[in-house]
Amino acid sequence: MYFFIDLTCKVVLVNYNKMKLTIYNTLSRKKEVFVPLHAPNVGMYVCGPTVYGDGHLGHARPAITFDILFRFLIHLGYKVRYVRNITDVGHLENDADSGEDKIAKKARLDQLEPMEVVQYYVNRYHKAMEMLNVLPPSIEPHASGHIMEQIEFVQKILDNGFAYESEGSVYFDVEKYNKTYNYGKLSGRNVEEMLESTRNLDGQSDKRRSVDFALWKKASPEHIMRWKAPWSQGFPGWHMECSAMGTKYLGAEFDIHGGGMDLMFPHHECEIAQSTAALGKETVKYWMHNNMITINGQKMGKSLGNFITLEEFFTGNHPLLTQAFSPMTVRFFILQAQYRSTVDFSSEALQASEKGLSRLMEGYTRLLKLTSAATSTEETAGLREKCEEAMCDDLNTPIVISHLFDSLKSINLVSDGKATISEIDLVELKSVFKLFIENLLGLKVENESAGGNEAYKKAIDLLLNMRLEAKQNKDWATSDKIRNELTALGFEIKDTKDGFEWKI
RNA sequence: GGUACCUUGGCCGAGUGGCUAGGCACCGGUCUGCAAAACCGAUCACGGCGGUUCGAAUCCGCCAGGUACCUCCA
Repeated sequence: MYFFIDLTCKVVLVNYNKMKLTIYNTLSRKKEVFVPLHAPNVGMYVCGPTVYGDGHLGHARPAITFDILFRFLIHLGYKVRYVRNITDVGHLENDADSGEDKIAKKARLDQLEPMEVVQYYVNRYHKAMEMLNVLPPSIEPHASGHIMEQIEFVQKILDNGFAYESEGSVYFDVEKYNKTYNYGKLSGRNVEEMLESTRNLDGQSDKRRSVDFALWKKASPEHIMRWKAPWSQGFPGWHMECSAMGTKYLGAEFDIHGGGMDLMFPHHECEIAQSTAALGKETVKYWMHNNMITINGQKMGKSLGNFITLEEFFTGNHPLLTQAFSPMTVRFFILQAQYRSTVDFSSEALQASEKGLSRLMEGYTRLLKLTSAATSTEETAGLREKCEEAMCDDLNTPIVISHLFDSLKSINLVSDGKATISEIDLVELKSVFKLFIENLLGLKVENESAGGNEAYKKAIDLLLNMRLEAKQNKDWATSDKIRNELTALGFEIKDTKDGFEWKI
């Protein structure tokens, strides 16, 4: 047990001894105790978006999941370098040689410069992340800004004999690599079987085998995003950016690599192969993958066309949405499930989250106003430990939330005068709620009447004051008329002991 | 076809051998001129069949259903 002084100059008790973070490592398919390579420093790399379209609910999942991990690692006292990349080159429409770069295609369709497309969607992505209260990473490197590093990385793989050049392109030799190392260890794939089933090459490709993947591709004449390399004017393969940028900023070996489950193969598998082939050793210690968000039981994805963008959530402008949902509701919705489970989206589920979140935040606000008594009649001790234990168990945020809801009952009882709480318990409870709700889960009270101006608010107050007078005169007809009309306009009127409250 | 995973109450979603998470909805109550909101309380469960065990939602087997990856997808 230790004491320390927190930012608000209060003495806080923390039991560091019990805190042992365990995380599920996709490599071992087990939960493992997290031991950093170079404590107190922790290196973490997460695959960010390919910026050729608006972010959707699926993009929010890894961003929020690894935001929680980022926040928790900092809370545990680590010095974290969090790298989340922006893919703005090399991500092709498909694996065929004719596959068009996603950014370039969007630029062609919209008649824009590719970097104009990139900037536009990066800005929008940042805006959405900020609304979701996702902390910015320490470094956000662009693939297009690290072409030199990627060329050098390809050269290393060539020098080590695990790649070959063909018609100006460079491909990774999976079969050769697999003789020394294990291609498929992350996704559980068997190279022999893959070779068996794909041996019939059509002869159109420069690749020797279909399992081989591009490290560098020669640009076709119409391909506008191109750079000069020893092999050709071209561009790097999709998987190359993460190997090059990850090791550049976090070193040849680093702690955590995260991303969506759908990236496990081929993206992360290829990344492991590239880094191992170039550096001769495993780069990443813990691989973490968040599960998908589904819609009617099916994965929400661009290729399926069943995705809902974050902006559509925030505005409610989508046929499947019955209303707008605030960024915090979306965040809370995602945190109500453990990150390795699928979450099925529905308007009903979002509505449930919205109400639950609202109750939690109102309870938190109520807690801050509570006054203490001589003794506690409610048992509130142990909340910090229980929540920390849940976080340490592979970031089990739904359990953290359930503990907070349990304590909410005590808070409400005290607030109603049906129970009492001592000063020391109250200080602790406030501290724990602040820590978990604000700092770790990253939930914040949203400004309810954003955009409203003073005159408008005063007009509503005026109407409700007239209603109050009518009520005092027992003129129920008038008072109900005002209330009903305002309710019909979308206002929520609450009568309180001394007057009223309202919100939209 | 190959590989992996999943199936919990009206809905969402935790839980890896015994002590019925939690949220939302519904129901009952408190409060209120009546409501709303808020608060309190109660009910409802582990896909099917078999096995291991004193005891299984939890372990094993079979069956049924579903999803993901094997092209690009967070």
